[in-house]
This record gives sequence, C-alpha cells and structure tokens, in this order.
Amino acid sequence: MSNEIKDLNNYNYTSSYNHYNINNQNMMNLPYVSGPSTYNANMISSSQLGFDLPSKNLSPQGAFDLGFELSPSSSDFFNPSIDQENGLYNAFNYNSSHKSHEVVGGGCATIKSEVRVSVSPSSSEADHHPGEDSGKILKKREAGDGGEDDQRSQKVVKTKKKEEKKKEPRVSFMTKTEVDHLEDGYRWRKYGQKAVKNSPYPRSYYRCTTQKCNVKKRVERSYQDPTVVITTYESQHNHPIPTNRRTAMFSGTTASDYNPSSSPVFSDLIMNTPRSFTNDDLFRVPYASVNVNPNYHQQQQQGFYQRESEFELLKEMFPSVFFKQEH
DNA sequence: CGAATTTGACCTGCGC
DNA sequence: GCGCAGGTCAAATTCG
Repeated sequence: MSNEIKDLNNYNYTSSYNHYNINNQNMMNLPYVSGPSTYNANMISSSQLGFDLPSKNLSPQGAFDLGFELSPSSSDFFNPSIDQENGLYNAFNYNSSHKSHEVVGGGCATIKSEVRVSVSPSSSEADHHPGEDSGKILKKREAGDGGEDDQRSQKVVKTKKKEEKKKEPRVSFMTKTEVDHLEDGYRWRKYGQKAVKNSPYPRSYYRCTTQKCNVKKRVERSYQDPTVVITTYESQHNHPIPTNRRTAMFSGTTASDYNPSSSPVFSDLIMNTPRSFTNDDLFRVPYASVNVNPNYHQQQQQGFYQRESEFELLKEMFPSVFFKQEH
C-alpha cells in the first residue's frame, strides 16, 4: 500500500521539488505533504497528507486525514505529477496546462492531492496573548490622549511583544484549490484584507472566533499560480472543533469525538503543535522549513539547518501525523 | 437583529 | 526621518 502511495505521489521528484520558492516570500524550502485524497459526499473523508516519511512509518491510511472541507466542484489539489527535473514550477505548469479538474462530482472519487507545509517558529506579528490586541487598541486610543506614563507603558508592551513574537509557531499550507477560505472545522472571523505587493490577489486575515483562542490564519493566493492558496496558521487552538459546526469534519468527527491524539483532523495539526518553539537552534532563519522527506532529509544533511532534530521537531509539531503511523 | 464581512485608517517594523 | 509593506482595528455595511 505504501508503495501505491509512493507511486501516486511520485516520491522521486522530491529533491528538486523541495526547493520551490513561492511568492518570493520566506516560505521557501517548504516541506510538502502529499497523497491521494478521497472526496466523499462533498467532503474529504480520508485525505492523505503523505508526509514523505520513511515508508515504514507511512501507513496506507496516510499521514493523517486532512480536515479541509472542499467543495468538489470548486477545488482540486496539486497534481503531483511533477517533472522531476524542473520541480514544482513544472508542477504548476502542468496543472495550468492540463486543467486538472478531475474532480469529483457526486459520489466518491479519489484524486491526488498535494499540500505543502511550512513550519515556522517566529512570526512577524504575534498576538498570542489575549491582552495583546487590547494593548494595541490601547496604544491607538492613547495616542490621542497623550501622556508620559502611557508612553512608558507602551514601551514595556513593545518589549514584551518583541520577546513573544519569536515564539509563535506558524504552519503554512499550500493547497491547490479555487476556494480561498478552506474549511478546517473551526470558526473564523475575517478581520482584515490587504493587497499583497507584487500580487493581484489580496491576503485575508482570519481570527478564530472562539473566545480566548488566539489562532489566526492568513489566506492568500499565489500570484504564480492562482490556483494555489497559501494558508498560514499562527498559534494553536486551545479548544476542540466547535460542536455545532455545520461542516463537521469527516466521518462525523465533532468536538464530542475530539481527542487530540486520535482524531487526525487537520486542525489537530495546529492544536497539537508544541507549546512553544523556543529551540532557536532548530530555526535559525524565519520560516526554516522542516522537511521530512527521507530523500530530502538525506540530501540536506550536509546543509545548514537540515538536521535530525528537525525531523523530531516535525514529529512534535504533528503528533497526530507521526504517532498514528506507528500502529 | 445579531453575526460576519468589508474597507479605509491607523500602527509597526524595516530598509534606505 | 521617510516611505513602504504587512498587519490590525473598528465603523459601516451586508448577510442570514
């Protein structure tokens, strides 16, 4: 079975693939996860994010079930038929030229999927503490009132912010979809939208609507391939998926079923991310990616920041991915 | 009518 | 210091 997955995902292409640079942002060297997905009744009931794990760790079930709900009529995933020599660029070309709308009317169809994941320990904008936003607001309001005490407290806040910023984990996914905002089981409120430089597509900012949950996500479309949506999650959910979620995730997974160690919905990736990323050694550069592809891993061992520990880190980042495989 | 989205203004960090 | 870009706020608007 794992061989099947291998074939489906063209594991061979990974070496060049992993160096794909999207949007000229710092999300380069994105490790990716890929695998066949199953659409079932308008929902991914069993999507395999085939982390390129050592095959012994990769169960036929796939790395985990991807918790996105995708409208079959409006989305598809990366087609993993990649030119090995030219990497993902060719993947994009491939997709645009082949119009991979092999999707997926009614019933059930298995398609190939590909999602990239980037893990970052830092963020440009952190606000993982409830008070942070309010602090900002405070600043804003106080700017009008003035006051030296205010300015002093602002400085303190600023310093604290800086320290906190560095610890916020980020996870980025690249998904080939026509839907900008992918359902992941949680409830999000859009709080902003900005034009992105060099891109015709705006970036949308969402915040988890659950009280005291400070998870944010950014959604933007790649200007290089408009069919690719880059979703970046920041921080960790501190709550299960909302119970009354109309779009409860596959196989009836709801909050009542919630079990961080066993319900491998996409959201768990966030939820189970480590408490913090304080190990700067693991991340010497912003967005240093963790690539768990075995080939890539071997190839990059002589690199600067590809180390064994990164594999371990990813394990920690995605426990539901790794530990599920073990049995 | 409450919740969610839109959107212009504002804040912050960074490079020059 | 200035300008730019990213990120956030919050009033206005739209939606269900």
